[in-house]
Amino acid sequence: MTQTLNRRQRRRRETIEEIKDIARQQMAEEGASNLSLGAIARAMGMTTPALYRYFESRDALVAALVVDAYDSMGGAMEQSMGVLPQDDYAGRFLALMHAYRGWALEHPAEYALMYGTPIAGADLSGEQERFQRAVMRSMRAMVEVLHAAHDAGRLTIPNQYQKPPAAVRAALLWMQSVLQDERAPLGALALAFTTWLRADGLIWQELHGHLPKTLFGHGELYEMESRVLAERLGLATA
Amino acid sequence: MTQTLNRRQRRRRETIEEIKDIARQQMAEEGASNLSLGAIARAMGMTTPALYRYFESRDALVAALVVDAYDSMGGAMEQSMGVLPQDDYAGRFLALMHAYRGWALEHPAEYALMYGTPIAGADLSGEQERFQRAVMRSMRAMVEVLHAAHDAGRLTIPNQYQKPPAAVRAALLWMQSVLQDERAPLGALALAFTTWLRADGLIWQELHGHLPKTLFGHGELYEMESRVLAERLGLATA
DNA sequence: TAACGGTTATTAATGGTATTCACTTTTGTG
DNA sequence: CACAAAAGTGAATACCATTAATAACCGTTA
Repeated sequence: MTQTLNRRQRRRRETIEEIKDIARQQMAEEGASNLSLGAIARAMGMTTPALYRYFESRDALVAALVVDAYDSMGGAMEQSMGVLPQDDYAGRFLALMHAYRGWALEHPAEYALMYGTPIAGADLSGEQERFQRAVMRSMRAMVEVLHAAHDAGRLTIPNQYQKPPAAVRAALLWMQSVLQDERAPLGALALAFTTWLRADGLIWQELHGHLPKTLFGHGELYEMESRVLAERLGLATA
Repeated sequence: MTQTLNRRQRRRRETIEEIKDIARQQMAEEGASNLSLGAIARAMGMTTPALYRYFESRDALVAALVVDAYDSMGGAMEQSMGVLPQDDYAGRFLALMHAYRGWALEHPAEYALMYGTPIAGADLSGEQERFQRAVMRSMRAMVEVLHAAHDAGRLTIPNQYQKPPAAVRAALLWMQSVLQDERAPLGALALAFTTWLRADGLIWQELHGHLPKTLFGHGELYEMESRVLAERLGLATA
């Protein structure tokens, strides 16, 4: 009887995955904001209301896609460090930065979902915590690299980060607990965070900004900036 | 007879402004993505199709709002430096950074319009140049400050910025010409640009990101980061 | 003053969207 | 085989942007 339940649940899960896959494909072609339940249903050979058996609403589907996207990105970043030795901090950092932009360029629609304007009236009050955990998961690799570099005495933490305001300090402690890495120094956490935000701004403008794309070259500006950051973090060897 | 034409044109312009004002108000209440022509028309006591006398389409209205937003933001930034002496580079820089975030917090919907996901299927091929000029206009103040600091020998330009890749260099020259500031050093332009992007990433995440807002304090994180930037730029006096 | 011309607004219609509800079909199992 | 739960359908509601044909208005000019 668990067998039968499992059978149905498996089919159900497959359908859910199919919906999300088609949604992703649809977004890649038409843009994230043009995601339409009707189009998805049509592509699956079913009628629109049937989708509501699997997702409470369009927003619920989008929320699921967002969480998936963070996980996918986080996975890509962890993989990116690959065979690089543990103590090649600069190498690992640059690999992460590179992977970040790479993933964003490969999945522009999903990236827009994560960092773009919250879709329509998406009331995600209930999802917020899920999102927060997903974001932190995607930042884990960056934190680990800076943490390791710090322990090896290879991380330069700006003065201002040494004594952060109370509010910021509390938030960094929250990050510690979510990451379950209680020994991560707050300075390293803060640096990981702000570094991630900087990469974010650059990539976002490259993908969706109102400036000529030539400004960003084919990633040259991003690479340049990454190297500046590596140097400022104290990671760069040369 | 010019009188009559002017009279009509004036009324027309008033109506256009009224539409945009209500649209802004509407966005502030319902979010940028929920902007609806029907709602605007209703608030104005007219029917929806009448709006098409003033804007070719919903996207055209949005485009106008975007350009207006850049101008408004640029104005706020220029004002922010106010009475600060020309040679107080750090002070002027911090004022600019502060004004940037301040404007964004006061006009979250318009900020979303500028930096968020391009609205729906907005085909802005024709508007691109208009946008680009608007963006550059909003960056002018930052460029001027860094330019002045540079001339006074108070700007630290990272090695990597000294010899940018060809593509980036070409783009910087484009920026020079759009700003009509041919003597602005390329390094200062690049720094203004990347600094702006960094502020952008931070503010965006604070406003629309999926992380707990406490992470950003009441601007404490931003202030902290601004001071780090000022120091790294070589502007900070203390 | 009366008629004309252009601007502005309206009504009606088209095709798109998400969502809800009542109903039917399918499906897996006891 | 027959039953119950799950899955899917069709029709209806309420929005949305956009277009076309039509009516009202308004300033000027004959």
